[in-house]
Amino acid sequence: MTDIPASDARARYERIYATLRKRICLLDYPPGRRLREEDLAEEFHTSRTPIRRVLARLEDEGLLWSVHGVGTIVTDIDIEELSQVYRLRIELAELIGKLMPVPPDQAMLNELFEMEARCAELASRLDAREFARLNMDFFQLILRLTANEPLRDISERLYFQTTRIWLKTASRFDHYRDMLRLEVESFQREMRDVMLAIESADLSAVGHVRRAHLTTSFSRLLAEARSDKKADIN
Amino acid sequence: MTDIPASDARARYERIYATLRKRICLLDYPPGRRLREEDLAEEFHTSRTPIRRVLARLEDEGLLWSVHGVGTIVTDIDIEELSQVYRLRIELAELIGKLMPVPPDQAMLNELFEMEARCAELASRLDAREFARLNMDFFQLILRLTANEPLRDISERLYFQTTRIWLKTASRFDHYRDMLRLEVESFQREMRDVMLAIESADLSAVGHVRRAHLTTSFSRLLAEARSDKKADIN
DNA sequence: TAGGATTTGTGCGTATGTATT
DNA sequence: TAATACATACGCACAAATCCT
Repeated sequence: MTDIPASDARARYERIYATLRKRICLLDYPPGRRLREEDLAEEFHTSRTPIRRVLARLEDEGLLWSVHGVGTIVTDIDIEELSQVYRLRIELAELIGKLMPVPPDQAMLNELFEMEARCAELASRLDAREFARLNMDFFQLILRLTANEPLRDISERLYFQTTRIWLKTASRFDHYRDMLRLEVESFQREMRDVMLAIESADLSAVGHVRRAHLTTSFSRLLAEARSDKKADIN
Repeated sequence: MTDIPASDARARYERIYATLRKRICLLDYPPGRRLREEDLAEEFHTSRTPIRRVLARLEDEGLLWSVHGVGTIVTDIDIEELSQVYRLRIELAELIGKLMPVPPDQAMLNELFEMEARCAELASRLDAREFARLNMDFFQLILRLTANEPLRDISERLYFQTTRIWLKTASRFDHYRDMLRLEVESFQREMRDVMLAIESADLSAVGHVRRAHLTTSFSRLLAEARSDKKADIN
């Protein structure tokens, strides 16, 4: 998403930032996990100082929470709170096709075909983590359909604030493989619909498609989470 | 905008951040101005370390730009670039009335009346800086009309990315008092229309009003900036 | 309740990069 | 081209806060 960094320091900063963000969103660092600055400094062969800058940004974005004397903790996520983020993401999804749409080039179409293949393979293998990765890659590709950079930045930020909830919810279920199958199939339909919209050169249709899928995907998640909470009481 | 900070350190961080952001947006620190970490550390009675965290955030938000060996520089703003931000702000303005609208309480209405009075006073006195302050206060009040916190955060962020352009453009003109008068009058109409919409208890109408005003205000700015550029050539 | 262990926050000296003469 | 001035980036030592025994 970023341009070529002006310096090595900035490149490293972006690299560490992207790495940690991905770990948080793939639940390698689950909610509540404590990160130690010194451990990270050692892993990335640097001192605490550059690490602290990355952690500060992740904290500003709501993925971490630093407490003096305690540690830096991966924030928890509550689906009722995140419904606000979803409401916003649903509106922004439509804007991606409306504000400065960029016709996809051949390279992008090729990537889409590859992703569709990965998705088909997933449908038979059913790997939650791999699904989360594919979903992330697909989202970042969709972002390239608009040249409106602030829209891209904000959409990305909101995506990374919400995407963990799916893996977290799914992992709590006994029948999570059924949930996953449902989700992969829904995602497969979304990819197909998006590709059809792109082929018809109608980028605003891409927005409508994604809006619809995001809406149904979220209400499905909400229903699951609520039935889960109900089950907790029993 | 933030809740009560959990610690003194965080409170100070937020305070310095808000202070510097305001200075940048009121052009106390004009584009190109170099900020020295050590000067700021002295002013806020601390060391460079907490200052550096604030500067890093302002850099992430696009208001500053740190270059190793050179300094931390207030970014310049280009109206053509910022048109993308405006396009997005126009859409978000409408969402504020749609996503989780909050009926204003009496305290809010009182603040609105006060602002209207300030605006009337401005119309006769014509003070660009004071206008910018009032505009900022009004915007932050409008944000309270939605309970959707991510929408508030993002709207605020985009506001602070664009608001400087007006003062900067106006200050370049000989006839800036004419521009200012026009702008204050337009703002006065916006406030009146917003209050009418609020009184009729229709918050989505507030969104439409603000969308319309933002659109016209931006095209007026664009026209002025372009005629300015043209004048440069002559 | 007190004290030790642990972890983030702060302060500052040094390294590194840039611009200017 | 080299040297000098100067600002940010980095690393480390210490202060402050929290938790657990």
